[in-house]
Amino acid sequence: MTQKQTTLPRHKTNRPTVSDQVLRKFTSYSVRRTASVIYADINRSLKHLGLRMISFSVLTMVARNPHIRQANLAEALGMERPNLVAIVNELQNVGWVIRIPDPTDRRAYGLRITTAGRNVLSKATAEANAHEAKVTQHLDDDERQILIRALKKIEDATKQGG
Amino acid sequence: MTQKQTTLPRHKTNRPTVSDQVLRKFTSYSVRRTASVIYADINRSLKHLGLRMISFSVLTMVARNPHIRQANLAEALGMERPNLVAIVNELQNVGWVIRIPDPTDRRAYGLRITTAGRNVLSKATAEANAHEAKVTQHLDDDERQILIRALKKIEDATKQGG
DNA sequence: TATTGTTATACTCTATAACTATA
DNA sequence: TATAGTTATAGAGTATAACAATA
Repeated sequence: MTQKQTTLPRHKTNRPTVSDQVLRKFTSYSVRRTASVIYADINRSLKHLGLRMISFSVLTMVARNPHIRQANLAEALGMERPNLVAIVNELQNVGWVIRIPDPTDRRAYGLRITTAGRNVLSKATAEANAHEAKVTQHLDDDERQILIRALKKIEDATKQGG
Repeated sequence: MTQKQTTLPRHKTNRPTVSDQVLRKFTSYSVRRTASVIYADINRSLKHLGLRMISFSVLTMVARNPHIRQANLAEALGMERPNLVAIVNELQNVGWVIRIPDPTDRRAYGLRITTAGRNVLSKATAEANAHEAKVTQHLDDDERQILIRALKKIEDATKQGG
């Protein structure tokens, strides 16, 4: 290699590289670091469709569970009921989801995806699959499986251990 | 087993269980779900010491890298410089970290941990280790290793693929 | 001209209390 | 008395622009 270093600005070569390796051993730290970058990235990938990860999740769940109630949906997604309202409003306003009054309980609504909703969901799912392939490109099948299962185990252990 | 179901309130048995299994296949979703519960939990574990995960991370990094600059520290922790200011202020106000003017650069400060800082850090590290043991209690050593490495690979792939 | 630390600011995400209408 | 959906609100966390002092 020719000595490329001399072409770098002095302040770049002078800045020491600091590693967070010690903190990476803590699952809480590692998971959080990864979550923050991957979350920003999936949101960028979905933005052109008018979706974020959370609204994509809601749309997916509604498509798979016709007439699901908001309270039930919020619980499944691990979020608080009040925070779901704005997201469902958003999806309803663009015509991808509708609130259908529950005939047996006048307090409740059943959520349903519309044809237009299925349309964007199809595109969004393709986008999410491509994103998944990109971010896990350096993992083999074993690693992917273990990762997903380990995350679930950690979540469950964290919840029960309170 | 005797039929315990009849003792449960009717609204509990009537509420259907909705699964997010389809979404769990997306790393972005799984990582995020786990991050949110584990992050809240580690913060609860550290609260009695007057620390959060972020301030614990800062304290750990300062202890391991005496005279580190804030810009360098922020970069290592994957956060923006302005957001580090309040945290360092916090740690300095309670006397766990001090800002020492850099003799060679009057714009900069070198961060150093104090004796009191080392004291809480020691307790906090024990707390973090106990927390780690708790949340990963159902993982074997292979799973733990693969998890941490996979998360780093994903983070790197996400960053570069931008 | 670029960098360090800083201020101000805004936007997202998350959590809680409390309301209404029903059950 | 409890639940479904909602409103309002407050607290974290995160990101960007811009400033003064200095390199």
